Amino acid sequence: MSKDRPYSALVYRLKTAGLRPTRQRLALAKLLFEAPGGDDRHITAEQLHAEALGESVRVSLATVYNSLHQFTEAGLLREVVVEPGRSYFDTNVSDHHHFYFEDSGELQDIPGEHVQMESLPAAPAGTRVARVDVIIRLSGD
Amino acid sequence: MSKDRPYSALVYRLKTAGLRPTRQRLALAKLLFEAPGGDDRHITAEQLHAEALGESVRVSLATVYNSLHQFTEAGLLREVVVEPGRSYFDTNVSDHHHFYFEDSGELQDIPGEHVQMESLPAAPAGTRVARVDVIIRLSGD
DNA sequence: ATATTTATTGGAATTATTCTAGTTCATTGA
DNA sequence: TCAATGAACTAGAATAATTCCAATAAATAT
Repeated sequence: MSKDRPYSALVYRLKTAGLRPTRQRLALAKLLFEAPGGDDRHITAEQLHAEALGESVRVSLATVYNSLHQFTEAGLLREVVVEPGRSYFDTNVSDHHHFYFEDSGELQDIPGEHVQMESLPAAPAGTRVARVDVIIRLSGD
Repeated sequence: MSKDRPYSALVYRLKTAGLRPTRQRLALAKLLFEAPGGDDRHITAEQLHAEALGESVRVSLATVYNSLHQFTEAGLLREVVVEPGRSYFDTNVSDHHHFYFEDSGELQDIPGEHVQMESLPAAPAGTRVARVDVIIRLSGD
């Protein structure tokens, strides 16, 4: 984590997650987690791919999809499905919910404390709660 | 609504919603709302299309999509997006939430009283809450 | 009854995503 | 250090869900 090895924190993060720190995964992780606002980004696979190309990081779209899913499995990202055919990846994996602006397609975090569930129903036998998604959909006045 | 005009309730329902009661829309509405469990069905466009064909109702897939969206706009259906590329239409439009079984892809209603939100955050200025989706995602034990 | 508007249709187009098979890379242990 | 090995990357093809399109048909209004 010293200054002269700028990637070592990310390397550690990936290794801990059981993922080889390849050039592509490191570059994508850097874009995801170390961009301004990296603890609260909402990005699609296409957007991340475009961003990578813009920074001259050569990575294929297939790898972007693979990496996003691997990061999600590893708990580094959270997937939020807002529309058929539109799925965001959120760098904030803490317990929180979302505003979705239907007009612009933008997704925004709502801090966890602001929405509380009362009496969550028990998961049916043989199942466990993988996650709870709350999306508050907003449209123009 | 008399017995000898079996479609008149549906005709009325469509007209009230501002939709012409065409042959296709009536047939689809019948499949959706008058099937056993018609007040609590979760169905995809492809499934409804297959069901229609199975009952020898000739209707194109494009019309099924159009009708589902029109019904949704009119408040007769509610759309629930569970995965990128998988969207259900729910015949229960009352205030309630869902269990989603990730393994089987099945969607199930949770009666409204069983989940209560405490302190919903206010909608940002210039917007209104179009709807609130709560999906409790379940996976195998 | 006819004109006008709206809906339906099959098929092509689009969009997001996943798959495939060949190539390149990261790791390991000699 | 260097080859061997398994994992990851790639471009492009394949798939899946959905939307678009222009021609035809049906429903309503005159």
